Amino acid sequence: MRTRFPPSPTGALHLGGARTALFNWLFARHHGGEFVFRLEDTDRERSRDEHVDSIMGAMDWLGLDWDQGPFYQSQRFDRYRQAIQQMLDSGRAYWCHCPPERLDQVRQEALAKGGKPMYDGHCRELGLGPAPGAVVRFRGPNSGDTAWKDLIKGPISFANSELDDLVILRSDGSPTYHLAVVVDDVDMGISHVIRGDDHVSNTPRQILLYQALDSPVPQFGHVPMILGPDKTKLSKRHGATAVVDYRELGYLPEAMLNCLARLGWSHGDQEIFSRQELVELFNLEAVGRGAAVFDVDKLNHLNAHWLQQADPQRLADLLPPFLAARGVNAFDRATLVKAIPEIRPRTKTLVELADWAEPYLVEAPAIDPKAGAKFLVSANRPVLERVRGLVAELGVEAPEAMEEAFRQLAEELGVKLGGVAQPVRVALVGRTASPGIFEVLAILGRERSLARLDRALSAIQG
RNA sequence: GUCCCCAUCGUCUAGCCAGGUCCAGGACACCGGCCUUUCACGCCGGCGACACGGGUUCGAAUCCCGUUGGGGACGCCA
Repeated sequence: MRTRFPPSPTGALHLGGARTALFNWLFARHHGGEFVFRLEDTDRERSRDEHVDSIMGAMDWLGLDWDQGPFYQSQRFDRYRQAIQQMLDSGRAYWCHCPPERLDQVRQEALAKGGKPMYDGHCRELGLGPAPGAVVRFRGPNSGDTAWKDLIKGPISFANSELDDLVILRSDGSPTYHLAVVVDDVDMGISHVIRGDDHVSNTPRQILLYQALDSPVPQFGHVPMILGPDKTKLSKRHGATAVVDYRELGYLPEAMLNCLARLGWSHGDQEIFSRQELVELFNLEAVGRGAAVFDVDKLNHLNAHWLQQADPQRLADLLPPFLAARGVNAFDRATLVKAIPEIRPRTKTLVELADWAEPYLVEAPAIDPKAGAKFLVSANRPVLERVRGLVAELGVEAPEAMEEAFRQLAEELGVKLGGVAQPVRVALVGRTASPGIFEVLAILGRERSLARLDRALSAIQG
């Protein structure tokens, strides 16, 4: 049992492609089979090396490792030509000399007559040979049906009369997609072809090609498309559509995987799946047949969940680029690791985590103007002075004692606990929102806490 | 235009294949409350769907037909 993922390197790995890759990977891993990675770069015009790197980078980020490959179709042209020759010899293919203009005309006429714009088989029985500008076409049956039992959609059938004779060798001597995929899937022993919905109508023609090559036909499973919020095919105008975009937006690969898996596949009411659970539970039968709209809110929720599960050390490893984007380049890693468990319940992405971490990592955090104007005022001098004294006296290692002292202070000053905590909070981190005030003190430590309290005090004076 | 596919809350979906236990369950989002030193987290509650029309049946979200809507394909792109 062997699956494959064959993107064409003409752009970054999209969410749809990533999900297709994931399903193939999961299916192979679940059944203990193999997963093949191949690059369909027969279109030399649009294929680029940078896209190959980008796609492989995205696969790596998601942890979708392959057992064989990467294979490049551009390196297998000889094999394709051999297959085409085989079909020419057996009469399953023929040379066609029709110029593009005639093809256009034929299609126009067919369309006008209310039919499909198909090739009319003009050269089919002419017994032509190679010539400049000539192509090779597959000689398809013009009666009967081609059907298969789709692993996801069930029985599907096409009338062969709906299929025209497709080009398998271009006039420039390169093979076309249809021919290359089939030859590759045969040579690489692919048993299950799991791909996007948009390939359904390609399937009957490819099945015919397998038969013409006297090769076993694999099983097919067509997964529905991923749509944008407006229910049209997901594309750039919907915003971030590339997997790497989400890495930069601060999402964790395990969240992306979880999200992609649940987009079209389900296991009862379960929403949270680890990579391992996915491998154990994945099955094609539970993949839905309808298209699905991608919802960032759901990704946010999943990411928030996995962010809480992640090892703080690992998060600290992932954070530098996000901190650098905020201008924080040098900082004490130990402080960051200490802060992460406290700040992360308040965040959903690494971008937000970096935002919440910043006040603990810089020498003097910026004071939010509104917060400063409200809490760093002369009326709060006594509170800050008293708290400074408490921190100096008690340190930050005894939160119980500190809390008791805070409560006594609040009672003495006739305010609620918040009346004490808020000014201190703004003095310490420059914002009105933070983890519990005693946790903040613990993260900063005695000396830095005192320094910030002093700084706030002198700011009030000035 | 022709062919193919699809259709449950705003979104992802369970249920459908083996009709009744579904005046349809879960999750996200949204709204309200609780918790609370702030902000979150968490907990509780609320809002909210079987596209429409026929048929089969004692009984249909589940089976059949049609309609409508959506998507895809129709290339010397993949």
